Amino acid sequence: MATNIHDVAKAAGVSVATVSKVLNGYTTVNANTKERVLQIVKELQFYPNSAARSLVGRRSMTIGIFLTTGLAHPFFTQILSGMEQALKSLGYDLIYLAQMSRAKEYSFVHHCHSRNVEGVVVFGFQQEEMSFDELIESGIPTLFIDLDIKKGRAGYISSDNHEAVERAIRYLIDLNHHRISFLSGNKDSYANRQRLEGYRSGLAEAEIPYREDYVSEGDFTREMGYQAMNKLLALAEPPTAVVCCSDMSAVGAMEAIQDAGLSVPEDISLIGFDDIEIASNIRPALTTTRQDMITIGRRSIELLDELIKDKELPPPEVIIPTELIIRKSTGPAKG
Amino acid sequence: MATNIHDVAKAAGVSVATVSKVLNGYTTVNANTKERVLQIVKELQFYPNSAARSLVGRRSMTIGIFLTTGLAHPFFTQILSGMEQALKSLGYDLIYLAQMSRAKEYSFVHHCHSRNVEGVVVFGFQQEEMSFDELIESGIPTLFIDLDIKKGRAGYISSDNHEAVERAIRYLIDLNHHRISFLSGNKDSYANRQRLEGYRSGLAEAEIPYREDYVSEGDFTREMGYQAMNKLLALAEPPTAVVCCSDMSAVGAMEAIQDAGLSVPEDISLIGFDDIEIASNIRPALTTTRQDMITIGRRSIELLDELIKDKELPPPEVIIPTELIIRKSTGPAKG
DNA sequence: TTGTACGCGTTATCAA
DNA sequence: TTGATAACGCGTACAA
Repeated sequence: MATNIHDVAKAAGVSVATVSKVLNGYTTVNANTKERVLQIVKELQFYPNSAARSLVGRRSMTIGIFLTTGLAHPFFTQILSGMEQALKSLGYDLIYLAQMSRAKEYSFVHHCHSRNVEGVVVFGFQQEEMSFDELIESGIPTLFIDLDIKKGRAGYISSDNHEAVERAIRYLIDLNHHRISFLSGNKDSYANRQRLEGYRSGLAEAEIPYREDYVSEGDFTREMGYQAMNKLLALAEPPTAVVCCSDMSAVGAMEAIQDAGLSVPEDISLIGFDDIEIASNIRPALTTTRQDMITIGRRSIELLDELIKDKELPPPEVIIPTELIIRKSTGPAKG
Repeated sequence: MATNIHDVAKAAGVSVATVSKVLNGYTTVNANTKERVLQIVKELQFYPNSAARSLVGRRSMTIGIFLTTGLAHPFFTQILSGMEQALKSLGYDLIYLAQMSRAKEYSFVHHCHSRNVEGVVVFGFQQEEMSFDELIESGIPTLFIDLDIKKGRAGYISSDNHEAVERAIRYLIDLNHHRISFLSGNKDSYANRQRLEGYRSGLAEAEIPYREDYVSEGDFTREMGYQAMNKLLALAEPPTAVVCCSDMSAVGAMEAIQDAGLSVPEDISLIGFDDIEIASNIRPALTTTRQDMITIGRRSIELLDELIKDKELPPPEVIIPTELIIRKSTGPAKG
């Protein structure tokens, strides 16, 4: 059906071995024959069968993608779009392995082997609940996004969450805020731990003592933001500024503030995280931290490629800078 | 490295042929041997190599995905999430073929053949600018989303855009509106053509004459909505209700209305399309049409699967119902 | 009911 | 510089 290497060999009047050599860039082939073969390849529109290729142990040019939380990642499309750029230029195709839920004994690692996947990118936001031991021990080159796993042939890439929150704190302190709260996301997540540390070191830098009651647990949702903010408002000495772990929780917090008859930023300054669409649409528009997910996506593939090509490469550990987008939800502290 | 069929055969004390038969559900194998083989397969965690499988002409269980507009489709994740369900239960993996932009002679069809892709799903919103002739003529089972191509082994699935707008018009007429405008999206797109027809037939049903100046050209953006609305407001007899082709353009229209010192829905009723997040967050919350993209995604794979399995199957043509979500941007006509 | 042996399309080895 | 041929892992006639 589709033309194969034999068709090309016949048409060019050479052996299949020669065609293969031309296609794989061997230098041990005459310039004229090479040109003739290339000509025929173009004429016949010959594309080598990748199944046969990977069967003989050559590269499959396939990268797998593993989503820990289905498609629910807020930046899924951005990450993918960044990945796309690198996939193109490096020549990989991306395969999404549908996990067989029925089979109790399903193994993602075996699925990868069965598909001759050369490397895997992993992301999602519930990573802490999963075990990646099998994947890491399998030795398949793996790149985690937003999860600090660095072991064997597995490395990671992430935004600079620490610096992001530290910078937000610094900005608020410049606005004369001293009572600054941190509205935390899922406790165990790597990103959140880093952000919490950024909060602490931001305060420490200005010699503001850390107050337990100014840090609220939670998740990344709007409802959580609403409730957490209400608790903060009930304190004897409520904060004058709040740094939230997501834009959605900041939106919830804003609603709580407004429902309490207060206003943003006059009474309380609010900073979000993510810069999703709603951040610029809400009134007042939300000051927030923007992550460069396009770059994270692109670099994740590039790093994975390096990991695949160099078996001895120590696993990468890459932190991407973020940006503070200043809008209308932050202002000078009262008084 | 990974265990292969020979390892299993040896361990089970049978030939590779027997193992293969067991794995492929042949009935011509003794119940006991079958059980023994299955046991070993589980113990050894044997997963057949898919490259070898597809090489011998058996199924590759791979479906390709083609995005006409990169990842920019507003419902990309929803469609994908619907697709995921069907992929799982049918056992397919999904491959995203990185299109080699550099190669002038790049052919998506050949890329598919080279990867032994069994079928392709196509979606995006700039379809009108592309040519799918090669894909359709290749005979690869293809399923288009939101594009009415039905030819050879290519069919399509789409929301019921016609009925959606007709229903919106009917709803506005029930609210006593007579001057109803349609804020059109990209003229050539299939979805938009259907919506325009729905607009016409909705008016015709109520015997309201079609007015050229009530239909504005445009795209799906917020800016366009703003400008188009301004033109409508400048008419001698402006509409009392506007049906928009997207929520974003409705948001733009709302801004134009408010900037003109008028209010929604008191002066003008507004209906969007899509029900994206902003629709429920904006004030007043937007009445809009919700598309069931999860179902569209799931069905697209199911239909493709049928197309793959039955070479004689006439190409499917499936329309999925939509839902009108009534919020606060619509109200009775003035006076 | 089971096993032998060939072929799928490609790459790599080795001889010419 | 080129070509014949043995792998790669699997499915399937066909023979036993």
